[in-house]
Amino acid sequence: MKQNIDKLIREMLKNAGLYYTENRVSILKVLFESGKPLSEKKIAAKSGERHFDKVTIYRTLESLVKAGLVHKAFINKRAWHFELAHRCTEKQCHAHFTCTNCGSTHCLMDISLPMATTRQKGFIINRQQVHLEGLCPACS
Amino acid sequence: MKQNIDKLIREMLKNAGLYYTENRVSILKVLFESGKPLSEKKIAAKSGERHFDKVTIYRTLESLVKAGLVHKAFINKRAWHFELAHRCTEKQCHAHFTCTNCGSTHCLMDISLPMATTRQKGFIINRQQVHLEGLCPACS
DNA sequence: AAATACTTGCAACTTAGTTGCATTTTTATT
DNA sequence: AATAAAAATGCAACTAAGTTGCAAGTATTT
Repeated sequence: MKQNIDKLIREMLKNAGLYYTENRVSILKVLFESGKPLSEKKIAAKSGERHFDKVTIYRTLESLVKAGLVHKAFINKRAWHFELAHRCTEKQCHAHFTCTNCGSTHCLMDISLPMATTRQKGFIINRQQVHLEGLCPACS
Repeated sequence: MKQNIDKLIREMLKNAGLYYTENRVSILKVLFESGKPLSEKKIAAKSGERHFDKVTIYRTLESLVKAGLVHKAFINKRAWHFELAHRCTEKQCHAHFTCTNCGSTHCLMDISLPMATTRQKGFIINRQQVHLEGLCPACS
């Protein structure tokens, strides 16, 4: 299993035309394992032994976002949060849920809303993101 | 017209149980006139002669949000953006659109998506926000 | 193995937002 | 209208998040 992930990551980076570096591998692994959006701080904390500078992490995330492997998640937090792009479709990310009581965030994979359309002239909609607020299982 | 807004604002504050202060009036006016989400900086810039400290602006915005008169808008910008709550329904804010080319944001009032539902046990959804990306009229 | 292209870390910096406290303003009370 | 109580304001100092420039290191291509 661990080997599979290594192989998969190597493939992902190759296809994206990105160098195979320790930091990129580390970040992708962390994001794979987490399964939900993480901030730079949380990524750093989960990166194990090896310490990476925050500048490096931000720059690496930027390159991964640019390559389409990672998304900047759309959640109401002060710090940016990132997640793997593999559970989103071309035009729609999966929905995110934030608990107004405890502040936890969750990915809700079973929600699918139709794509929005507007009658206002000139707007071309390429991507739709949905955010939900309420009470999580632990708080409801 | 100007007098009407003053009166309206006085009423809004009274109903919300908030003191009628220069800064609150100023911020509400700016938000009324703008019609789209603004950051603290932009609010300060549009406040005319009178200079208000950023701390005051943040605290005032906080009180207005708490009272339900203003919403923290859900858009992908580094700084928080605020807008009047009067064009949102109880469960759904109007949709926001960000142009991936020029970065401008717009409120799209004619979009209405059904409320999301999840089969995952324990999640109570109280509020839904939609964000769209693409090209604005000026860039498309 | 060398050249090139890209990545990394450090220091210093900017921007966004917060906290504590002393002063001033608004509203309620007399 | 005067006063007391409650709340708003401004300032200084601070924290958190993210960025820039540059020198040194590592990955890939030849």
